[in-house]
Formats: sequence, C-alpha cells, structure tokens
Amino acid sequence: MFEFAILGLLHEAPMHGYELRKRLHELLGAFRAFSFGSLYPTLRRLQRAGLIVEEGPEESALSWGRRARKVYKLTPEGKERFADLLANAGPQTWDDDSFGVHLAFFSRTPADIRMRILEGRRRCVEERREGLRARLAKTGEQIDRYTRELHRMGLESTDREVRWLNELIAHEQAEQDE
Amino acid sequence: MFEFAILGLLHEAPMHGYELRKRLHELLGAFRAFSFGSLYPTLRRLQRAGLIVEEGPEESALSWGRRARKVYKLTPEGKERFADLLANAGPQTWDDDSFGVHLAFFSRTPADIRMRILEGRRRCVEERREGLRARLAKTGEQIDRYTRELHRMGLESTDREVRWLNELIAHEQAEQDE
DNA sequence: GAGTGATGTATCGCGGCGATATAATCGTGT
DNA sequence: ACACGATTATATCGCCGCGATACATCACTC
Repeated sequence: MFEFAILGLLHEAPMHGYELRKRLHELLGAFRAFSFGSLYPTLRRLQRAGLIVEEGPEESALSWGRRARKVYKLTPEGKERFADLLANAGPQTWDDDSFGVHLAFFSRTPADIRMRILEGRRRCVEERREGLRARLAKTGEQIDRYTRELHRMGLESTDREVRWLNELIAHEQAEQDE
Repeated sequence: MFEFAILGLLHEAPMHGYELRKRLHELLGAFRAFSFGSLYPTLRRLQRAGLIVEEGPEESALSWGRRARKVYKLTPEGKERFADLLANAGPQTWDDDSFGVHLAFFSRTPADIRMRILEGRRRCVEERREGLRARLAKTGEQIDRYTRELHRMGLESTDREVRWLNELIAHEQAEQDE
C-alpha cells in the first residue's frame, strides 16, 4: 500500500522522502497515517527493486543551500508496477485501507478500473453490513450495552459508506454517459 | 491490543485459541478483525510471560471426544496485567484501534477509567476533526475531486464519532449522578 | 547566543496480517 | 455405508508498517 502510494505520488514529480510523507499526509491524512518508520525502508525496497532511482546531485542543484536530501524519481519499471497494482487491484476486505489510497489516485486511473475498484469496495462493505445487521438482530438484547453500542456505530458507519459509494458510482456512470 | 483483548476475554472463562478468536469476532468484529496469524503467537507470548497457563487435560476432560485443544486460563499476574493496561490506557491516536477494544470491555472497567478513556478518545478525535476541517477550508477548490470526496467523508465520520462519544459520555455522567 | 521548532534521513524491535500447512471431526447427500 | 465439503483446531513463515529513538541542519526569535 505504501509502495503504491509512493509510486503514485512520484508520477507528479521527483521527490525526497520528507516531502513524500508531507504530500501523503495532505492526500491521505483523512483516513491513513504513514510513518517515517516505514517510509525510508520502503524507499530502500523500491530502489533495490529498480522501481525508483536516486537523482544525481546536479539535478537537485537548483534548490541549493539546502541540506542533504535524496531525491527519487520513477523508472519506467516503476510506472509499469503502478499500473499493474491498479489493474490487479485485488479482492478487498472491509478493514483494508487500500481503497482509500486507490481513491486518492483516481484522477490518474482509467475509468473502467475506477469502476471496478468502486464496485469491489461496495460489494465487500455491503457484505460486512449484512453480517453486522444479522449479528445485531440475532443477539438482540442479551449482549453488553457497550458492545451493542459499538456494533450499532459500526453498522451505521458501514451503512453510510455504502451510500457514499453509491453516490460515487452514480457520478461515475453519469460521467460515462455524457 | 491483542494481548489486552485476550486477557479480557479470559476473565469470562478459560478458553482455547479458536474459541477466543470466535468470541473476539463476536465482540469486536464490528470494527476489528483479528487473525490466527497473530492469535497463536500472542498466546505463546502470554504463556511465556506467565500471564496465562495451559489447563491440564483433566480439567478439559468434561468435553471429551473433542480433538486436541489447548485451553488457557488467566494467572493472577495476567489479571494484574489487564488492570495495568487499563489503568495506563495511554494517549491515543485517531487511527489507533485500542479505543474500540477498550470499549468492548467497559462492563469490566471501573467508572473513572471508563470516563478517562472516553474523554481521551474524544479529545484526539476532536483534534483530528479540526485538522481535517482546516485542511478542507484551506485547500478549497484547487484539489482533486476524489481527494476532496475522501476528505469530506473523513470529516463527516470524524464528526459523527465525536457526537457519538458525547452521547456515551453524557450517559456515563447520568449514571454517575443517579 | 541560546533555545525552540521545523526539516531531513535513518534504524530497531515488535505487533499483526495473509498465506499456507496439517489434521480431525461433523453434517449432508446419495 | 461412504464420500465430500465445511467447520473446528493449531501452527509457522515472511512481510509490512508503526512507534521510539537517534542525530544533524536550518530558520526564527528572545
């Protein structure tokens, strides 16, 4: 996921780690917090895999006076990898945060894949909603007040997410038709 | 967190791994999925730490005919540890799932600690809400449609959680007064 | 010129997950 | 009677991401 996010961001421009994290925070801070503790190891991993490369010092010379930074840019393999991850956007689980990250890069995502991701998400959130509904109905009054409150809240947010997804999907369809 | 949940559940009765996971699912399935991949290692860890012990076969003999299971029960140290974890319920972050797990064990939690946890959660969710609000206001129209949608949704759910927490807190106070 | 806070890179240990292996037992259909 | 799949049950492995921590530079202010 982090990998996907970094590759996605580097499509905009070459960046160094700290900046990546800042942009990531702006982009995804709404529902996901990325830490430095995974940022730098991930960058190393991507570099070793040949998906990103460190820019030579001459390129970053325009911002001189700055202290040591490592500016990374995408390689063709990196771009390919990003497209692959999008295309194979796997079966999701409700507690999987990949959906949000995908959404954040939707403007760079083909319409058909956008649709597949949206519908995949809706499907799994709907499943979850039915599961919660069933459990709430079954256990009825016998369970702990706090637990019930937790379930109630869970069901409500799941329901709201489904409705939200429906709106997003409708909007996509409207765009496609025009 | 898993540790806390397991210790909490074992207050009810001695249990084996699979059962623990099932109960955990009932209790916390609304917002958290625990996997076997952490369950068994965690049980081992707790056992090594002396917080739980494996019941002898004679005790589990009442359920005979069953296949190999390892039934664990709390030690006094385990109970102590649970109380400690509750008492020191640390500073939370919004994406931290400890709150939900704590809530699930509220009926076994002293009223003052309940209150501290609820208010701690409210505080950090409120902070997050203000952060989101500020960012949405600042960036205005210049950001990506999908990203804005993500932020909007994030803000909305955060706001809903704050209101929910307010209700819970009010209920606690009402109970305290009676 | 001291202190504070933001910028910047980096590592370490650990908790938790997904995939996977293995096996007994239960339920159901034929 | 038996076969087959679902459920019960324990366990390991590698990987991802986090929190804590360290350390250095720069900007700003008192």
